Amino acid sequence: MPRTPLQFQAVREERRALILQAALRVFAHHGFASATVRQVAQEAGIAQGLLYSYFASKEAVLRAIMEESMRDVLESFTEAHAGTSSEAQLELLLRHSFVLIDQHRDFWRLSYSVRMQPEVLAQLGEAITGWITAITSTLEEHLSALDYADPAIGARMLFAQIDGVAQHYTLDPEGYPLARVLDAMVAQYARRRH
Amino acid sequence: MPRTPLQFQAVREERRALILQAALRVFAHHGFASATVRQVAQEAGIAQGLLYSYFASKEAVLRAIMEESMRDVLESFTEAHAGTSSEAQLELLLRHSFVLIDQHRDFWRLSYSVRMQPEVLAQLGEAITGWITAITSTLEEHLSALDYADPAIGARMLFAQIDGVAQHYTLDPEGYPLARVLDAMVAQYARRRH
Amino acid sequence: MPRTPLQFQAVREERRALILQAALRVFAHHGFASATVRQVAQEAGIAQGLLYSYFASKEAVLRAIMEESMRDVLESFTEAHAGTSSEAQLELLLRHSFVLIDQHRDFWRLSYSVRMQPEVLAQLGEAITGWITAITSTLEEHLSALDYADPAIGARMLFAQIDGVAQHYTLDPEGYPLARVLDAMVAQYARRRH
Amino acid sequence: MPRTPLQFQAVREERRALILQAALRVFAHHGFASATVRQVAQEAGIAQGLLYSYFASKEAVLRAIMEESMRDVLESFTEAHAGTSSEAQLELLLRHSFVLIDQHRDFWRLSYSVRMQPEVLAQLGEAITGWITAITSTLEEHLSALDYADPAIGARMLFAQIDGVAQHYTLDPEGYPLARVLDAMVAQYARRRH
DNA sequence: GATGAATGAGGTTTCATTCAT
DNA sequence: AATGAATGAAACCTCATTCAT
Repeated sequence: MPRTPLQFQAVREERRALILQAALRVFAHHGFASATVRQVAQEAGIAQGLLYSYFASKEAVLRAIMEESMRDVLESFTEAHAGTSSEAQLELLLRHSFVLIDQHRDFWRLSYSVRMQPEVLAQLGEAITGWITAITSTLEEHLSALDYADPAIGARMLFAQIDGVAQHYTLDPEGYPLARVLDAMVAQYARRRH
Repeated sequence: MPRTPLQFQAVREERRALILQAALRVFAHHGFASATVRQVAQEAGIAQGLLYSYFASKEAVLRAIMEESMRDVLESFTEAHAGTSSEAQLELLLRHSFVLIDQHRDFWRLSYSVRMQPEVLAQLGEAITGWITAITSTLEEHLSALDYADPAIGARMLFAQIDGVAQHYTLDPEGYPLARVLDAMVAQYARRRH
Repeated sequence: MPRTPLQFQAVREERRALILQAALRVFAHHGFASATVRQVAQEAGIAQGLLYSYFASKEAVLRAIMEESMRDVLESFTEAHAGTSSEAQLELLLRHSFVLIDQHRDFWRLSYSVRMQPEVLAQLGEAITGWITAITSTLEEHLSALDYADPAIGARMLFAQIDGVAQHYTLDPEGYPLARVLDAMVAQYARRRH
Repeated sequence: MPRTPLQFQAVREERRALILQAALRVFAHHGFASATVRQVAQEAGIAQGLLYSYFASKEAVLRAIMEESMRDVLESFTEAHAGTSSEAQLELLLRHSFVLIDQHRDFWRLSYSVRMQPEVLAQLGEAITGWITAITSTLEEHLSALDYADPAIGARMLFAQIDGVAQHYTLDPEGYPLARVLDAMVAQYARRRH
């Protein structure tokens, strides 16, 4: 019996997600420019040609990955910490950030290796800028609620530190003393007495 | 009458430096994998083939850039701040770091886009790891001299923050409030009362 | 509806054979090193890139040609003359050899121009040596059965002569008195009275 | 004190010979097409550019090598055996042939790898054909004097055998039983009773 | 939809030859 | 004359994308 249109759509969406996951793995480990469509298709277990029935181009795959990953991370980052801000909340947010980073390690790898390239950014630039702004704003709100003298600058610093730690950790997941660094960050930002 | 070996050597060194500078610009802005040897040669104002009389491959050019830039930065970073450590010294070191970052902006761009890719790292990995360790050690010594409770972790945090700020600044040199962030960092690390 | 794996395989085998034939022609007439992949692709009527979906490199094409041609020739050479050895058999073998040479003229050309180059031999050396040994052995068995005084040396001489004649004939197929030379060889080796 | 024109010429001729020897070695071992002008210059101990003041092109070097080597070999081959022909003479000629082959091993290598390629032959074809004819004629005269039934065909066979043995020997100088094969050839051609 | 063969533009690299000194 | 840097055409090879089935 033939599948219903609904089933079709479900299959398509599932496969689309499969391709994106495969592409994320491949792009993250080889770099977007060096990775080949063949590798992605192979990792996804489909034929090369089929990929083009889901995405217009290799670059379109990258765009989809970045947009969806950024959306996921941002949602997870903001939703989880809506409501009132307290030092306990900020600590939760910090600790949760690194859970996110761990869960989306490939995304971070890819993101770091991609975001410096204007060519790629041309298509993604706005999305990334907006994403950074949104994260910074969230941090700023928290710091603001905690009576920081200059929450805007504080948010920049905090984000820079999160980003830096995430990057150093991504470079060497085994060797990096993440837990202790995280504790120190919590101590500095979320348990300070002003 | 032919040129003397000395003359030849002088020409070669000049050209070599020229190529490296051109390659750094091109790699930094297009990404190593996307950049073409043609672009590098054009930027350097030479024929494509000549590049291969100076470097064995495109990758060898990258290696030379990274090694020499890392050496430059590290020398500049450590030598300038040898001797006794004081809070004033640490402030100098922080401020000087960002002068370095500004002077080697292309190197940072390239470095950020390259260091996540194992393929590239295979050849460079050790050099980069050593470089990071050296920088972290320098910071640690300073913090240690300033009686930090946990200088090792503090150095990680400080370096992460420098790296993060540098990266965000590199992404948007015009819009980033570098001066104020830097002041805040100085206030936090170099003027604190314990 | 897609082709079945079997259909794909059939197409691939056909194409592979087509490429090998084209490459043999081109390599034989221009020499392996001077021949270009473009020429081979053109001769085969395919795009350059496709060749690399069948063979890993230009050199791999050469290896495939040599291995398959040597196998063909050897099979044809030995199988046809299994069983008892008589002078009539040796005559058949000699005459058949030159039929083989005629049928595989391009292979002989290529073989002669290639087998002196250590670079190429590095990959093929063993195969060629084994091939020569196998041919010499076959000849030796025949001579041995015919009560030659020193069949090993006789085989060397006979093979050298076959090889030499084949080569001179290949150099000038029109002008060479092949039939008469062949008759003389038959007279000398296969109809002698001891 | 400046050199006299005569000294100049002597130097030039010496150097020319030096280049040819170097080129012969390089061409013989890498094949003409694969060998590079740089390799030749290096082997000769001169700068690349200087080679072009002695020869118009890489191909001109090959032509000079081939012409001079063929001339050398032919002279040595014919002059040494002028005069009356006897079986002892033919034996001498055969034995001397292989001394020549040993002395000019690189030339034979090169010659075998080059003579199948029409591109190269276009310039050399006539010279080679003439050379082969001259050798064959010499052999023919000897056989004729020894009352061979068909000296023309006999000469072809003998030359083919010499050529074949030379080639197999060149392929594996260590392992080839040259002395015994040579003895057998002498026995067959130069000591036979009709 | 699904396959993987096929295309062809363009990438890296080599190298005979020329040129400036 | 002599050097070796410099050129640029062309080689081999890769790969995003299209196509026939």
